[in-house]
Amino acid sequence: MIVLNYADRTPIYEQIVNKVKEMVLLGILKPDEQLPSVRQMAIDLSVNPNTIQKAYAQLEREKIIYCITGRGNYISGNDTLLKNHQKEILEETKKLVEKAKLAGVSKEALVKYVEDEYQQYVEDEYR
Amino acid sequence: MIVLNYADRTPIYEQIVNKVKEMVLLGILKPDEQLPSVRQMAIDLSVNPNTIQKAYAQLEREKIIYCITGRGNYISGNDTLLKNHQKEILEETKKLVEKAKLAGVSKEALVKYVEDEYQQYVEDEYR
Amino acid sequence: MIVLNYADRTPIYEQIVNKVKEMVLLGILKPDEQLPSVRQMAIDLSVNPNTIQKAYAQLEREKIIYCITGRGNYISGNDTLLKNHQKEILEETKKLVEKAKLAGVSKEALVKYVEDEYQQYVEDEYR
Amino acid sequence: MIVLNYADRTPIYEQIVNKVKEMVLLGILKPDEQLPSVRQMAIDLSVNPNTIQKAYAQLEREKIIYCITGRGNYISGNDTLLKNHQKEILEETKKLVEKAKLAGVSKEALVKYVEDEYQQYVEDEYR
DNA sequence: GTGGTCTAGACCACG
DNA sequence: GTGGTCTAGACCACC
Repeated sequence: MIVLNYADRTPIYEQIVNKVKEMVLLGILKPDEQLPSVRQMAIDLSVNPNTIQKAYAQLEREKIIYCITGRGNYISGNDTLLKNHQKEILEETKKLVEKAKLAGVSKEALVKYVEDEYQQYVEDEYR
Repeated sequence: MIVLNYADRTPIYEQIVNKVKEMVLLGILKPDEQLPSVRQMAIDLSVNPNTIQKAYAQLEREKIIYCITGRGNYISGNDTLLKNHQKEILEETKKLVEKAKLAGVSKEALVKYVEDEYQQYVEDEYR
Repeated sequence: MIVLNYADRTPIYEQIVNKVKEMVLLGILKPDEQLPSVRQMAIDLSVNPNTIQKAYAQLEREKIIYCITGRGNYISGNDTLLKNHQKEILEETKKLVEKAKLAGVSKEALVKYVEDEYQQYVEDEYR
Repeated sequence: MIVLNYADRTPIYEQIVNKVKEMVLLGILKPDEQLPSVRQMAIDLSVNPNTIQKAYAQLEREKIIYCITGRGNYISGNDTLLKNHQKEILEETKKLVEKAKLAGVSKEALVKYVEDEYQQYVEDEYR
């Protein structure tokens, strides 16, 4: 289900966190659905259980999952994730625009980039 | 001239690299202009000379400066920096759009974000 | 495995870089094979860990190895090294010919030099 | 007469040495011809007199020039330079072939490279 | 345990 | 004076 990229510099536990977030956003993981246990996932990904533990801990801190001791970890039903994600996007847009101006990219050019990329992703969906 | 942010987790030497790149892009540093010596900059920023050395080494690798041993470090005249920067922007736009779609942000909304931010920076210039 | 030449004025870290490249080209080091850790190699070669770090950093920059923090350094699978090496040879051939002409060495003489040396290396293989 | 390349890493004094050697090989500087004085050349090249002194010292060590104290520096008449140059070429050919074999370049390919480059230089002469 | 960054202090070649 | 390399020893994040 989750594929790790060892060549990538981002920490393993963060890759897991990101992947779970993505699956929640895409609706692959639904509220109150149970996640694999720490040990099971550690085996599945051939990774140290500590690493999974760290990933789950962070997901819990961000209220994306909730944990019932002795039972397991479950997807949280709230939509905080969506709002956080949108805030993040706003910030990143800010940084991107800052860079673009520095590089002499005009507003029109940048907007065109965005539109082109957007289009492409829409097409990808139907292919 | 350069202000370091110790709270930021990006390495000191990278902060320096980025700042120099920015100053080159903005035309503050011009081709064949001499940079402060490794030692001098180390004193200015209250940082170890090796750290400056590492920053300058990376800048040289990226052809943004050239160095004459026993003489000093100088800004390189080529415009590769600009081209690289523009490529980088394209890539980041791609990632941003990917995230936006995931978060259910419509194309129109994202384009509006970009335009708004862009406008703001233009206004900043004249204030 | 690696023997350093302290009499040689080429920096230690560069000697290491060259040796690793050579071993990759010769197929002694294979893709995804793990290199000794920074610390271990530092002990093996009786050299400071920072020196090894510098060598590994350069190898990573040249995409000859990739590194996973907290895990280790691994040989990269791409064949960019081979292509770069061939380009380098073309450039050096150019310089050599320039020198030869300057010294009044005829084309035939130079070609003979090359053929003789080549032959010798082939013989070396079978001895 | 001599153009220095400050961006190049090779020491200034060595660039001067090489240029003088080249001019001797090309017959631009002839036996017993007087070279500019240390001071004059230092002014011409906008360089520290020590640097010129070092270059001349090395040229004298290699018997390419001889110096009469209080009179000046003169081109040496012997042809040792030519022989040294040819020896050097032999050595470099050896190294080049070594590299070529490592990179899997066949004898035929390398010889072709050499012949092609040689041809080009001959054509350059007549253009 | 791993790699990554930084400091402190030293030596060298070059100008 | 300049940059370039190296050593020694420290701290951090990650696994």
